[in-house]
Amino acid sequence: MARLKLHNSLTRGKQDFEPIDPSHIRIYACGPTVYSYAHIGNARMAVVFDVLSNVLRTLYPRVTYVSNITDIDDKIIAASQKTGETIDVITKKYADIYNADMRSLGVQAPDIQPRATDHIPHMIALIEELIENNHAYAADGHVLFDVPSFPAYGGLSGRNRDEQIAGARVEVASYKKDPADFVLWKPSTDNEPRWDSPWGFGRPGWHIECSAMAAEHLGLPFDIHGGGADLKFPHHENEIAQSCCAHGDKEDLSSFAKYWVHNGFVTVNGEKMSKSLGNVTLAHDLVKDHAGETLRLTLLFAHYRQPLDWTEKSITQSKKTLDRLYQNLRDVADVTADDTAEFPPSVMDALCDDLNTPKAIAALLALAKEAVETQSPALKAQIIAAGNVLGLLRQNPEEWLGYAVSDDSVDATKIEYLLQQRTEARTNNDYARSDEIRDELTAMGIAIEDTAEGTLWKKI
RNA sequence: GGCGCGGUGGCAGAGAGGCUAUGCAGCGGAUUGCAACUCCGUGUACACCAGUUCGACUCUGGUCCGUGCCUCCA
Repeated sequence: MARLKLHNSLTRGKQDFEPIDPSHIRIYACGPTVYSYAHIGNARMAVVFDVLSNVLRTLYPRVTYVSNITDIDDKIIAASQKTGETIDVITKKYADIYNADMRSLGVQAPDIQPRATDHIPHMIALIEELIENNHAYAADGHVLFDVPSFPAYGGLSGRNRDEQIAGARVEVASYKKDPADFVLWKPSTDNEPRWDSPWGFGRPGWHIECSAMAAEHLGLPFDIHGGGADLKFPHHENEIAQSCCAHGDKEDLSSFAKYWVHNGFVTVNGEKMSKSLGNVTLAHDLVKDHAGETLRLTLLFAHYRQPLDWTEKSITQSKKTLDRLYQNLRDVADVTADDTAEFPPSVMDALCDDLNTPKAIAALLALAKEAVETQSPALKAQIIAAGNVLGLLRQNPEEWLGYAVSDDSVDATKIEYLLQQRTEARTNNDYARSDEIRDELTAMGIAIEDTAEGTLWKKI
């Protein structure tokens, strides 16, 4: 069986994946902060880690994939103040929309989807531990992580402290002992969300929730920690600092998570898509206009660490590629899949090579072509199995291609009538009439195919 | 300023020290009344300049260009 290799941000290289416990793989990916709709960049992360967890599941007997919802954050508070909706309403609304949109993209729900606000006691306990270990200090109702107490700080993002402080746009609050210190806990006013704590009523800082939830649901150290590339600094760097200083080895950054996997950005016109730039394309809008599977393939068409430029053209191409695959599947409709066939090695090799989805898709296309040529039961099963891991080809080919229409968006009776008229015209060599009918059908959004067994129609 | 990533055929996008993915589009052909569907065939592409090598698109150094991070960000 192929050996999984992953690019580990911690070591900046591709390396063999050596599980901490081969009988149980544990993976955590930073999920969304729910104050607005997810954009396609957020979706990329969800799709990438969905595929990664699928790959792990085919390789190992047990996998626990945790991806959180952050439902306490200053941006949520700001959204609440702006819209007048309560925090609970906002976070529930956008968490539900996020999950629904991701489901449309074929993303399976993570095994565990913890919410930050369900883990305040865990965070407080973690902070207390850091204070006890002299890695954090309370000041002015805040608790701050003492960065100089952790000399290994900066190892993930590869920056040393002296360099980054010079010229960095760090606002140094008066209560900070060191400019790089970051907030673990901060005071809340009466109209902000607040929890009682040893340091007064307040709320957690941005990074502590992931440290607390990962430890709670996976235990330390765990195998893989993931997220978008922009989380590397400061979010993941700070998670490592908190977790290593509280529970792990202060010399060993991998004592929190062994492998760090970061997906690249989705860009628009070559520029990063981000909420702050305002050039976002929302997953929620895209799923209205395109099949989720098409969007998913578009995201998988580039290697996960490469930037991906989001264009209508790329969506069209994915759609056509899926059409081809479904067409191939339709061409082996009469073949009974041989479910004892092994997972296709060419696809697995590609996926095991640092999740090379473009290569895996190419391998899948080759398999599909071969399956049609050979009408092989084993190949058919392999296509379906590969599709499943990629989260593709889960639909009925007839329906995908429009040969079977389950809704009443077309008038089948009328189409059949017109086709009958056309067949008659053709029999009489009345091709003018025949073409006229075809034009009429085209105008109705119906394409026709003349085959030896008669004329087929499909919705386009 | 510091750290990082990338420049591959018309487009998208893998890959690799010599065996030149894949998809889409284009072109030619088969099939068709004409189409559509399908099938077959078809493209000396690796930013630039040096170097290493028998041989580099792939390694090394430099140049140019693009882009990302440096406490809002997937």
